[in-house]
Amino acid sequence: MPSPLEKARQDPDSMKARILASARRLFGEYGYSSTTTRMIAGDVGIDISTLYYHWGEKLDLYEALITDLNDEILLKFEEVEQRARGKSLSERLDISIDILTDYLFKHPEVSNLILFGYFNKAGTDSVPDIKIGDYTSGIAVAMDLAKDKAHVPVQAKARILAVWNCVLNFISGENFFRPILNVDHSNYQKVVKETVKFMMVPAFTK
Amino acid sequence: MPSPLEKARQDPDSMKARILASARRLFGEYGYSSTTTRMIAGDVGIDISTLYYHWGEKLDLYEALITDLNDEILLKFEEVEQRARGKSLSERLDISIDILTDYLFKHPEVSNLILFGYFNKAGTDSVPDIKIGDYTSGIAVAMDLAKDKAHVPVQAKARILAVWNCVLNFISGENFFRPILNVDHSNYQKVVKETVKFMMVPAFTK
DNA sequence: TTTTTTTTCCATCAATTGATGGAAACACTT
DNA sequence: AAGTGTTTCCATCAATTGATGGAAAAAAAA
Repeated sequence: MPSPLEKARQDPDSMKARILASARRLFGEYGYSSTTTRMIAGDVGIDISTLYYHWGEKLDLYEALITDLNDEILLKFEEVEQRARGKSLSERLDISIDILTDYLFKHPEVSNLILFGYFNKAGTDSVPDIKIGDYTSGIAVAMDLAKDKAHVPVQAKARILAVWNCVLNFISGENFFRPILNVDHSNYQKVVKETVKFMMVPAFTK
Repeated sequence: MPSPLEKARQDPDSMKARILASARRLFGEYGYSSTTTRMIAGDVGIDISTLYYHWGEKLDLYEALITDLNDEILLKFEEVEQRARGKSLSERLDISIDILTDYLFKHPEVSNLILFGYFNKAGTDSVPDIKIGDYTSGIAVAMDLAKDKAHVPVQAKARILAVWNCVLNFISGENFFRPILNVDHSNYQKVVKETVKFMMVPAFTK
């Protein structure tokens, strides 16, 4: 039998799925504590108790959302690995940056949710972490910085994290940075990609 | 006559200053909406109404805090400019990274407060922004990427922002990244510095 | 149609939040 | 000591929050 989360994913028109989608957008926009269950219910167009009927308490909904997001990101990273496999290093870098920045620009709430997670005290929460560690090692192998996931040098991991964080901040902070750079949205995307590629090449080709 | 903020800064033992210090730490740790005025008052060891007597509403306190922080960061950037002036490029890079990362590691709430600011909807808030744009141009001139602050190429600004953001995230997300890199705090600082320097050199020497 | 199950909403609760009025305590001047 | 102004705290308020019980409505089964 399918889990509640799987059920919600299977039928995107189901109430559970609609609530999850709104929750994801709003939690991503305002953070956990600034997003009220009433805001989410209002966004879906339902009463607050309907939300509680489907998802139980607020934290459960948030956990489901993070789990969902984790799987989605993992899938994206697998796509990167697959499409980069066999290509030259410079092509691998290009492909991975293109896929990831396009994905994050298309779903800006993802960057926010990940960044919000950084502030959580470790262990204090029962909320599942975004599994950045796994992704990082995967990318390291895909970029040929390590032979297998278990033996990635700390420097390689740190450089991947640096680039990854850089992308996240550029996307979450677009409203902040775009006036500084004085470009429109489409040019902003271009500048971000250029900048990231520019910094990534020497980091992974030496 | 000194402004309230100046007064608080002049005498760090004054009640206003003590409240400001606690507020800075707590807002930096939990964000604006998750930090209650009762938490701050409790941290100082006073009644909540004493806090209101000195600072008025919560948002005023937060604004004062950000203004204070802005001045402090500006001072740090001026220190960087001053101590980097006349040195060779590689020395300038070393000095600026050392000063900034040491400062941020010593005051981890600063990174958090800046990052929290990224999420604010532009214009929605009356809270004064952290003036990253000014700092960025200043650094660009100090690094000799531009002749004057008014004519900094967009690529140069973007690269400075990238490095700056990278540092912020490494510091705010230490609890998150340190287990991934599997190092202790002191080695973490070392790795962060190394990584940032490693990525900065090619970004500013080409 | 009738019965049963599932879903939705209204009303409400207790706890927490930002905020204030007013009394008490304190400090300072005369 | 008496008077004056400042600072602190207690008690309380209205609004918001997460959460629930139970009635009504809708859907499914009989």
